[in-house]
Order: sequence, then C-alpha cells, then structure tokens
Amino acid sequence: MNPGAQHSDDSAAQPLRSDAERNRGRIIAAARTVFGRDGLTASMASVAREAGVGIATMFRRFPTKEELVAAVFSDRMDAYADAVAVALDDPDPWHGFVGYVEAACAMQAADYGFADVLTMTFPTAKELEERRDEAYQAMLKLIKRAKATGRLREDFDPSDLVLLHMANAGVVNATGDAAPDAWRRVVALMIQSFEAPARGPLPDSPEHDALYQAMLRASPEGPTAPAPDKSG
Amino acid sequence: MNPGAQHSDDSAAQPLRSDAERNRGRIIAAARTVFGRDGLTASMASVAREAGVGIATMFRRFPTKEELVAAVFSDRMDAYADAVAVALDDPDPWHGFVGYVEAACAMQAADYGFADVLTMTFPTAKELEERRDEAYQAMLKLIKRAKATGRLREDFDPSDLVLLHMANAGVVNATGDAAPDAWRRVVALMIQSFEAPARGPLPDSPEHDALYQAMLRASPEGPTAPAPDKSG
DNA sequence: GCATAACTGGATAGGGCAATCCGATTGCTA
DNA sequence: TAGCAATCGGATTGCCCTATCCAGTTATGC
Repeated sequence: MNPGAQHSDDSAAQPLRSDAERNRGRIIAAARTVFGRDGLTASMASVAREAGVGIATMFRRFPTKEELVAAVFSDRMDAYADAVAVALDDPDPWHGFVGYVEAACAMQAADYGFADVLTMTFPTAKELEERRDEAYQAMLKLIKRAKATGRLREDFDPSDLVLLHMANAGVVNATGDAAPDAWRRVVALMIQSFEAPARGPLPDSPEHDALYQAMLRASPEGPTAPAPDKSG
Repeated sequence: MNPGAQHSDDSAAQPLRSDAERNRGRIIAAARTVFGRDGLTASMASVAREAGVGIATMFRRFPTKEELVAAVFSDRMDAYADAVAVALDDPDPWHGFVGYVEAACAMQAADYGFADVLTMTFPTAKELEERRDEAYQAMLKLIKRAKATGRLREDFDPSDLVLLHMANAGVVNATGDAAPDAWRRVVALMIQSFEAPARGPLPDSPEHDALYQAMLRASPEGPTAPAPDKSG
C-alpha cells in the first residue's frame, strides 16, 4: 500500500527490522482478506495461517485483536470519513445525505469485517476512533443541513444511523453471498422512512450512553467469547 | 408444559422411560434459557451443564442441534403463527398487519434464539417448518388484504418481512441489554416505509431461492462453525 | 565478515466444544 | 422382587482457539 514507510503509527518508537516490517504487511493483508470474508469473529490463528507466518509472530506484532482491527480498517475508516465529507460538499443536502447512507452501507456489504467495525467501538484504538468521531461530527452537520431543507424528518436522530448500520449488518450477515444485493432494498426502505414529512411519531431514540455501551458490548471481547460464563 | 404427554412427536416409536422423559424436559427447559440468552450459537455442552445432565444424555436425546432447536422453539413458532392468525382476524387489514409486524419483532427481541430461528430454516425440522409455512401462507393473505385497502405499498413483497427480521436481528443482537428498546424505533421506521403511497421505487426483492439459500446458509452448520476452513 | 540484538515459528500450556464409549445405575415388567 | 434392558453421565478422543516460551535464524551496524 505505502511501501517504504514505517507503518503509519505516530508512536513508532523505532522502525521495525525489514523482515518484521514485511511480515507485518503480510499479516495486515491476510487480515484484510480473512476479516472481509468471515467478519471480525475470525480467529487470530486463521489470520496467521492465511499470512503464512507463525502464531507467535502474529501476537508479537498485534497483542490484541483490537490492534489488528485498527491497523486493518484505519484506511477503510478514512474512506468512510471521506464519504461524509463528499456528502457535505453536495449542494443538495438531502441528496448528499442519501448518497452517504448508500455509500456507507455499501461499504458494509463489501466487507463483513467493516460491517462489524461500524457497529462496534474500540476504546483503545485511538486512530480508528478519532476517524469515527471526525465522521460523526461531519454527519451532525450533514443531518442539520438536511433537516433545514425540510427533506429529512425533524425527529431524525444521529443515532438512527448507528441503528441503520446494525440493521444492515444483520441483513448482510444473514444474506451473505446468497443474496448479495438484498441489503439495497432494506436501505432504500429505511431512507424513504427518513424522508419528511414523517408519517407518524417514533419511539424515542436509545440513550446515547446506552448505545455506546451496546457498541462496546459487541466488540471482540463480546461475541468472540460467546458465553462469558456467568453461568458456570 | 404438557406433563404426562410423551413429547408431541408423531414418530414416537415408544414412550421414553420416566427418567428419560424427565431429563428430556430438563434439557428443553435449559435450552430455552440458554438459547434465549445466548442465541443459537450456544453450545450443546452449555445446555447440558444448565440442565444438569451429562453430555451423553444430551446427545442421545438430541443427536443434532437442529432437533433440539425444533423441540425448543416449536411452541414459540406456534405463538408466531397465532400472531398472524390474530392479524387476519383484525377488521382493519393494515392495523392487523402493523400489529403483527410489531408482535413478531417483539418476539425476536425477547428471545435471541427465536430471533435466529426467524431468519434461518431447518429442512429436517418438519414440525417447525410446517408451522413456518402455515404462518407464511396466512401472511400472504394478510399482505394481499392490506394492499387491497391501499394502506400497504403495492410493491411490498413477502420477502420484505424476512429482510425485516434479519435487520431486526442485527439490531437486537448489537444492542442487547444495553439498549433493549432500540429495535422499536427501527421497526417503526420500517413500518412507515411500508405504508402507501410509496415514496419512490425500490431495488428488486432478492430471488426467492436466493433468500432461501441465505436462510439455509445461516443455520447452525454455518456460523456455529465460524470459518469452514476452506483456507486450511 | 562478524557480533548481536531483533526476529522467527514450532512447541506447548490451558480451555472449550462435538461426539463417542462404556461401566454403573435405575425404571420396568414378569 | 428379581432380572434385564434402557438409561445415565463421566471419561475420552480429536479439533480449534488464545497466549506464552524458547531455541534457532537473520538483518544490521561496525
């Protein structure tokens, strides 16, 4: 991707040895493939196998799955943030909004891993979360402007986009390769429901904190270990 | 639930011994709890632990997870079919339709296992699939009548309900206990998008067969074994 | 070239799960 | 109540996962 550069990590204490850097690249490439195919539930071991490196190498470079996820999806998160920026540039705020929603959901459909990333949060992955926040701030503007034109319903809440991503993830995960475009119909329906005038009131949005908790709960420490043995 | 009866299985070759029947009941009760809490990805072993029976007993009674799932959710599927029947009795077809959708999604939210069941299909679980089909036939009528009143958009397709369930499962799984009512807002939005007049055209529905494949793919043989080691 | 610190990956510990085996137990019937 | 067949459940096998350890290998600076 960017050969010659030490991995773009500000905390780069010291450059890796050339072979280490090469393996790091392999691991990330492999993770891109595996996460994209299997979602974030894919095991570290399977990524190591795909990369053709030892398990130890895997864990030495990325002690936690979160770090690997951050490394793999930071550039995709860039693209995501860019999509919001593009939408903000659209002279027609509603058109921009719709385009953004479709683009974001398309990214989810194209990469099962990213579909998971958009509905989870990774507190320790600063780079990733900063980008997410950046996109979020831009989205707030986008929403405000779309409401101002009267095309977006007044009671639309930013958290509705998170819910949309969760719903879309459900569709994408369930339909998979068997019906790869099914999500488009669901997203189109959702967008039509966002359009003003509202056809009726809506139940309240979830509390901001609650939704954040949900996004935390869903992160690798959650589903990866299916039952946190509270039962035992 | 129905004490004294041999488990309502038409193929009941011969009644189980009393202790076996007792254990069978325990297993089903435990599975109800565990599947409800953890979804269908819960392990057979965890169900056995919850039931307080040996693993062997578990597998002797339910050689495959599908059989256990069928035994556990057949009555919930009854309730589901009933909900459609109730909706059909409603003098206002649209009101009935909306009520049914909300009830069905509420069932998903109340039981993670059932949320999975509604987006999967289990070819070998006749009892379950018959009920599903029964509900489906009734739904076709319900949809037809709701369209006839002009309240349901013309291009609504029965498969949209499957997609809705997939989307709802995504929301319910992601939000979990942290935001237990978030799904209501999503479902309300979806319902508003179902309402006529349509605000615009929709992408085509997925092919019937493709959606069926998707529901097959998602069944226990799928996600339960996360990566079907095509990689190995 | 050579020394050495960095790096590698196989081995291993520790845990969970699906599935089967078999000696001990228990319900049932004559 | 006695005997048998059905049933029980712990032990076991085989597989995959996370995470760590360590002896062998290699890139790099001198």
